[in-house]
Amino acid sequence: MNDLDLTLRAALADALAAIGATPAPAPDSLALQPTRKEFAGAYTFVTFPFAKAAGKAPEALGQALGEYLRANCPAVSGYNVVKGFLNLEIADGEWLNQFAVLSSAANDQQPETSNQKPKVMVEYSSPNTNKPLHLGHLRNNFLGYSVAAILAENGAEVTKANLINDRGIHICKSMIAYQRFGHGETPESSGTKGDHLVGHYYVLFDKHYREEVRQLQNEGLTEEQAKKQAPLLTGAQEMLLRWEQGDLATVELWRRMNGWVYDGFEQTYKSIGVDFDRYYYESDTYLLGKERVEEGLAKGVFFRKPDSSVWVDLTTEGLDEKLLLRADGTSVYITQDLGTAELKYQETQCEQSVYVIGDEQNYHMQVLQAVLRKLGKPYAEGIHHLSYGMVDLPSGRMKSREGTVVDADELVQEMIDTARATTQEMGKIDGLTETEAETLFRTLALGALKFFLLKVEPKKRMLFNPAESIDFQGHTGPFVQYTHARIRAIGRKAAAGTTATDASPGAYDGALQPTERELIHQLLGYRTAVRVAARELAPSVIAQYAYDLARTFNRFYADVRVLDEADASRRTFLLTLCARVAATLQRSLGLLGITAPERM
RNA sequence: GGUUGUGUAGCUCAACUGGAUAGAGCAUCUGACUACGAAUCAGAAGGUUUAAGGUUCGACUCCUUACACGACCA
Repeated sequence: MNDLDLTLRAALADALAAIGATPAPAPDSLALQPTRKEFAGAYTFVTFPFAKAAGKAPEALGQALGEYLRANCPAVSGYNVVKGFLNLEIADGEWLNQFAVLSSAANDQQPETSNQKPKVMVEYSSPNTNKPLHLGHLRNNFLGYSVAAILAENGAEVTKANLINDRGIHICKSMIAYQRFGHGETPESSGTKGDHLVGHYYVLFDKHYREEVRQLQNEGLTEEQAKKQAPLLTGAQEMLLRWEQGDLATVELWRRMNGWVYDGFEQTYKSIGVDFDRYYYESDTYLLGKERVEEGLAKGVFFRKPDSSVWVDLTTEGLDEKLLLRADGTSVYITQDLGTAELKYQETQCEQSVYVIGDEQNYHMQVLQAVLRKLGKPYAEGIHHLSYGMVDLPSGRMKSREGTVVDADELVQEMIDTARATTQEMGKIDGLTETEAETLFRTLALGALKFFLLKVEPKKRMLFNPAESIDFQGHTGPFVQYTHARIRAIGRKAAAGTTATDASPGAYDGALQPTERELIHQLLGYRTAVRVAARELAPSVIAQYAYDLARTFNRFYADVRVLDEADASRRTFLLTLCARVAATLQRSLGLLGITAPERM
């Protein structure tokens, strides 16, 4: 929503009232849409819904409204009516006014919201400590980082959180495999990144475990028996028990291996440009969950079965009965999540809490919210599950068993190599130092990768085609980055030239080219795009916005020669327009976690 | 079996939440660098929006019922 929208809607409301529509609609209830490009005009008002109230046929109503607006609303310079569609043309002077407002410093900063910033927590990444990050995690990380940035841009105070799943049987599997086969090697001694090293032992566990199972089956056990009795597995289970009892040696090994993993994760996070304000560890929070269960029992919203396990009945919510605590008193997943939710709220008072988690957890998240409601938690309503679909490969789903998992570190490195090759082939790194060039390759690689993963609506399952993801042309991150770099080049040339004849900004009052109107129109839409993206938790909205803006600019670029412009005031206007587009592209890309290079 | 998500050009995705002749990119073909940067631009071709009904001035969008694929819950 911007001033021009408001002006037009207010004028339309007046017009409808003047015509005698009953009841007279409020300006808020009137919707404007962009005019299709085959018709003249910028904004279209659909008259069908108001025909009855106005007592006119849609087309006649359009005519009457158009006539009224042209007479009474200076912003409207002309109109045309096609069936029930009223297309409004905006005066060039009005576009220039709007652009002047947009360019003023006041508009540059935060949105309309005031001193009372809503507090939002965005939890994302949330890895297990038994394996390195892969392609699926990248979608999660990029979504989380981007949504956090978008919410902040929309006026929220955002805390980025990472909940690390650092306990449980899976860690013990890596640990026992390391004890058996590790010979005391470390990331340093092996030259392996910590998360990869630990992941390696998780794979080793699985390999030897299956070997043991087969052995036992050969000795006459059934498959089921063998799977339960294999020494590696029972060893891991015993280890988990020792861990829970606080056995020193076990805890020490656990600390040590998790430390390696965290170092590895930090490297990856740094490499892909994501970060966090807070870390939560399930080893810290799982006990807190049990307190919530006690609370629920005391309030009478949970119940205990004869075997002393604790349940909640969610059948009135359309869900099932759900186990909250096992008969032996140990916690299940949801128990920990109850504890974590409480802790988050206590620490930050966040009224909104976004969980970036894959769509296989949809049911789980519904249950979590329903249970928190039962407990009467004030933050229950503020829980939003940003649910995203899996990333598939052309060969199908990623399967660790089949070795088709795309490792995050490797993928990023491949993208960088491709960026290097492509850029060098095009001969584009002339003036750059070695380190500048390397920075650029990373910028482009991540730009391509992030844009590729973020341009798709989150809830949709998506296909990762390696060949397309490293494409730098068309509907891609580098396309937008290139457009930005191109504009900056104009700025540099203009600055290098003489400034003596330059007019003051805002002096131009002549006619505009169609692409110039379009650019201003799109620039005016930035806030709306951010608001929609924030509401829908959808970075894809921003990706689409940035791409559209870049595309319009490139059309403008092809038919308006900025630096050849003789008229000083028009030249200044065009330069300001270019600068504004560049700034908006940069800002939009920033919301996606993408850097806009000065040259490429 | 129950709940739920998805289904749009050969492929990957859009469609401002019910609006006009469903739009982009890739791939295919045709043009534009002695030019502010060709990682660009202009154009051609490509569609029964899975299917069948319904709601209304108007449906990719909403409602039924199928079908396909996925996820979760016994």
